[in-house]
Amino acid sequence: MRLYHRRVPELAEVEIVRRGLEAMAGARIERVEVLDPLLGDLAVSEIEGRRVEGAIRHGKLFGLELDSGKVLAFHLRLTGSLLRERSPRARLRLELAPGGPLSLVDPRRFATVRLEDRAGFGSGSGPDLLDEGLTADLLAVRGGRSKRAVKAVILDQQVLAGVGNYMADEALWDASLSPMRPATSLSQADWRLLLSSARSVAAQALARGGASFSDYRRVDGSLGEMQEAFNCYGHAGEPCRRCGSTLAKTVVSGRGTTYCPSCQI
DNA sequence: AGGTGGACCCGAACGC
DNA sequence: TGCGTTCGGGTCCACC
Repeated sequence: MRLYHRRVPELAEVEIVRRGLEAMAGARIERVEVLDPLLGDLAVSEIEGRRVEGAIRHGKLFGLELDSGKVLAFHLRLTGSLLRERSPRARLRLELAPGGPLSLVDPRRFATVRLEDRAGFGSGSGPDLLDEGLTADLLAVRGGRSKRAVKAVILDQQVLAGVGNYMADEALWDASLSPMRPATSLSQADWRLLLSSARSVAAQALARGGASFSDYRRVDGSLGEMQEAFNCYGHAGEPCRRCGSTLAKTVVSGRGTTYCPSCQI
């Protein structure tokens, strides 16, 4: 199996990686090679020899739980991917037994790796989108008091963890909500709809991404499964699949944003 | 508080 | 063809 993705990893892509890592529970980390100084100081001696107990995820952060009580936590940022192979381009390589090599490949070198306490894992961000304890009422309380654009609010990892640019655009499209709406203007019903839409996008991405995930695809290969399911992201200038109006592209809170000016209100 | 813009990177896409 | 330029994207940080 190849832990692989071609797009900026958001919640679903990270969850797929986590599932792949879960299979390594019970393996021992025999060796750690830090090949890129940009990764900073990693306490290699606290990792080598430890046994992997499981794999966890919170938002876009995921990690290997070690038997020492620590978590080897990864954030893939823009271009990071984990490959179950010994890649010559790796920034970091682990050798697991059993399991073999695991390489962090990351052309733009933004990904981060840290060793942290289990209790601290994910504590820097809000509830995960898929956390069962996250209700629409709670989301409304956490995000609904802000005058910021609702897209900026759902992208804010402190408010809600896991949503990235494509999920935000797709969820807002699905909920027929304008990305520019001040979060304060959303009703309870709007928040319920938005949370449900975001979860639906995540579920669909998991299903589609899971399908493309186990196969190797060329980087310049044709469309992946999830991309085919996008209703607005990447479709600026095309007709809206709901109302037929032309999808517009703009910038909201510094992020490229595609939406339907007619039916997202 | 929140927005804005720069920084971090480098592959890809684009322009000439 | 080949060179140069621009852009993007998650997050943080400095600055209004």
